[in-house]
Amino acid sequence: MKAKQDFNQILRTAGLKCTPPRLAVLAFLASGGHYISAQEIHEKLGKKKGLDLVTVYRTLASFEKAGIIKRVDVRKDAIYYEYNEGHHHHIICTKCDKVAEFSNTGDEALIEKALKQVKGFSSISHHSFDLFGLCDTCAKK
Amino acid sequence: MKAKQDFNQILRTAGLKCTPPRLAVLAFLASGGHYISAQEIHEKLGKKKGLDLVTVYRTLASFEKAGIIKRVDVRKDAIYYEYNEGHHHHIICTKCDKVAEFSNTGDEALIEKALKQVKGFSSISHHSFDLFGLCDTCAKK
DNA sequence: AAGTAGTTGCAAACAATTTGCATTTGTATT
DNA sequence: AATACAAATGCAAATTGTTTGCAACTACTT
Repeated sequence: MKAKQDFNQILRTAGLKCTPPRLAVLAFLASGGHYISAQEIHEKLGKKKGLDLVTVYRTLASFEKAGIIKRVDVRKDAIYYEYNEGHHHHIICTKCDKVAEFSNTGDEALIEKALKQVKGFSSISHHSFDLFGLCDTCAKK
Repeated sequence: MKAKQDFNQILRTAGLKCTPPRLAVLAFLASGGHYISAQEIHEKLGKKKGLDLVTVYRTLASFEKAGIIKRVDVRKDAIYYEYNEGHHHHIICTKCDKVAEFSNTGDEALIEKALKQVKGFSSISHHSFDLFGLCDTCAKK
């Protein structure tokens, strides 16, 4: 668990003002672990604390631009984000939405390989590598 | 370029009736090359031929279920699809949306590696592996 | 040629996200 | 500590992408 100081620091460094909504959202994202949408954050934080959904949207947008969080390409109807620490990928069950994470796959090597194959691109800022299938539980049915 | 016969065949095989809207959309997708959204298809086909946007949505949904097209996880506000032939991936310019394709990266090996790392999953039906960065033209600016 | 299930178009409903604007609040400055 | 200003918030309303309900229509079977 991180100290309040750290969160203030993160926001300051990103050039964002330290406001209650932002600190709340940031602390939540940092502790949560899994990816989450604006509406879900509002569900969990907003209802009680009077935090507006619109503010959550704007907060997430500014966090993303600052690199504090990153978008996850899940195949859902909404935009999902996750706290940006430790590069990893997902395996997602297409039936029950269960998620497992993995990393250390050597995808950097693949990117090199890809760059050699195409012309017109020479640097990559980020990438997606997510797997979809049935989890063992759903596969049994 | 494919013959009309082929498209009829594809639809028949998928258990879908051969209707003008479907044939039009299918022919367009098969010739287009790049990924595209429902609204864009409607722009290009619907306006002139009186093809309804709703029909495009439904057509794409049925094509996806039949495996004729597949979803592409671009970071856009809409759902994008592409004709499902030849497994490949994308490099997308985050500024001008230019796209290059590549394949043959050996991502199957990565998937194997990933599956060993996680528990609870043992088969993968599809995956995303797309790169984002600036194309050379945009990088110069 | 007729029957039927599947398909289409139109209007309306929905859901996620964005925008406009007046009010409030951090934070730098005095 | 008080002030000033740009930035952030909340509320309402507008947008945008997608889905649903339903009556009319059409491809395909017999």
